[in-house]
Amino acid sequence: MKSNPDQKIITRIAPSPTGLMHIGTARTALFNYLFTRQNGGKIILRVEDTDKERSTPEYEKNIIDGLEWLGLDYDEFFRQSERTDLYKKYLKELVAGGFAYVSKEEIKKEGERPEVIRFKNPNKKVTFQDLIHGEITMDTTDLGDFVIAKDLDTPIFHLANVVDDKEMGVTHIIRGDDHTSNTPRQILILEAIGGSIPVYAHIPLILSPDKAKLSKRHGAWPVTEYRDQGYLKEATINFIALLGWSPQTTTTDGKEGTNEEIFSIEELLKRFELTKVQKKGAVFNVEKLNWINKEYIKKLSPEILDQEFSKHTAPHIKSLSGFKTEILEKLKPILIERIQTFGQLHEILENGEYDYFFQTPEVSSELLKTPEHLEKVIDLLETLTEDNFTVEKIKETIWDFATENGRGKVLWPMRVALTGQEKSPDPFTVASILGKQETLLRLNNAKKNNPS
RNA sequence: GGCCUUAUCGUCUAAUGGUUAGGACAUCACCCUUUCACGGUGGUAAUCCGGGUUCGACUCCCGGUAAGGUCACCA
Repeated sequence: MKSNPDQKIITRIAPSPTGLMHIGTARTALFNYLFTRQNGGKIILRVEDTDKERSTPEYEKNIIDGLEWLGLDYDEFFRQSERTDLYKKYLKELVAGGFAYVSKEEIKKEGERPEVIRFKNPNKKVTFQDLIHGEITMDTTDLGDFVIAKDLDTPIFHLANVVDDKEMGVTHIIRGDDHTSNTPRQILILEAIGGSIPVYAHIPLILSPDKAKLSKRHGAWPVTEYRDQGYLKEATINFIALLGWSPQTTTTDGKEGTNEEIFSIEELLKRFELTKVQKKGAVFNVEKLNWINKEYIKKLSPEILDQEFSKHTAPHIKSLSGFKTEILEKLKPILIERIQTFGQLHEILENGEYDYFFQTPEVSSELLKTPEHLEKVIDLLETLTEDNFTVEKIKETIWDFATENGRGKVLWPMRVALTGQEKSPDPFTVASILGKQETLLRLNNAKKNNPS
């Protein structure tokens, strides 16, 4: 388990740029990051782009952007497509040494070649240590002589991956569980090229609510999409860390269990234990992510909060008729209280839920129910100056009257007159945001149209 | 189907032979409140099944079952 003290830990994140970076890749990267930084090791980002047909620079950029957003830095960067000479050298040696051979093939699919390079399988049982699962043994016999390169210049995954792990001195391979069954054949290659066997840690996959492998259909967005949807990076990190890992119980009696849920990256660095990662796949639960994100929103500094708020409201300003900056500014705390992600700001602004703050609403007589108290409310509010038109003052002015005559009977028509809605923030708040002039205008309108 | 892996509330998990099986999200109820949201309090809810081992199994062993991964000239 513990590695050689004199041997520096070297890990790698090895994504292939054949699609947008998904949340599973992010979690694998996080676990690599946490484990390596805890041990003062070195992290390598290695772009595995040996599949020329499917790899693109755009996907590579997306992965790099995602890592950068999350703050998962690395020490070295490599691109496999730039290392073909190295793979070629190993391939030649393998063939020369009798570990691999050029094989004549029957072409079954379009694009297949008449000759490929296959690894000569010694057909034996391979056992390796896995930090999460323990010892795993597999018989490689049924693998046959598997393909390791299309030709001398075009290695495929297994070869390039293993050669690089050896060349880069990777000591710990932390990767997704989907690679578990690849491990024996990679060990076979590693033995053939004379590399030492690293320590493995296969972390379980992230599942969708129906327990299948997580896919886009289930709301599994690319990592950059979480960023764009207004999730905070701290919340995202926190959430994916908890997917499969939980902190060591701190209580001594074990009765309390652990009730800690919120972890900064610094705390994670202190507490994370790779060997405590769960063995089974974890279902991705957006609701919990949202809850965590909300917890982080609550803790946000006013500066960042303003920044995020502006960023996500700005696109709607021009399309909102009657828009006033002062009103949006006053609305801010109410909006913030309501959202779990900043992306929800877009929904609220788009569905017109709060349009009445900017435009005079239609008020239905029926909804007003008890308009007879409107007149007194107007009289009371008239006594307040424009400067005194605050939530506290308004409430103070109306409260006694409302209590005497039934709060519902007084406050309900007041809110409806101001908003035209059944649901809204409390009428004192609405009135203060609207200002004295607009409030009285709306109240008078409602009274005029609904004489009691 | 072969091989590998896994199995505690709906979900994420704690408890590594002795607990009334704990916490969190979600959910429900109540409180706060004119409504919504926020907040507060409380509740419902789990050890896959069958055999062992043991004074005693969530925990150890065996067998089922179920789920996931993998079996490419993808990674």
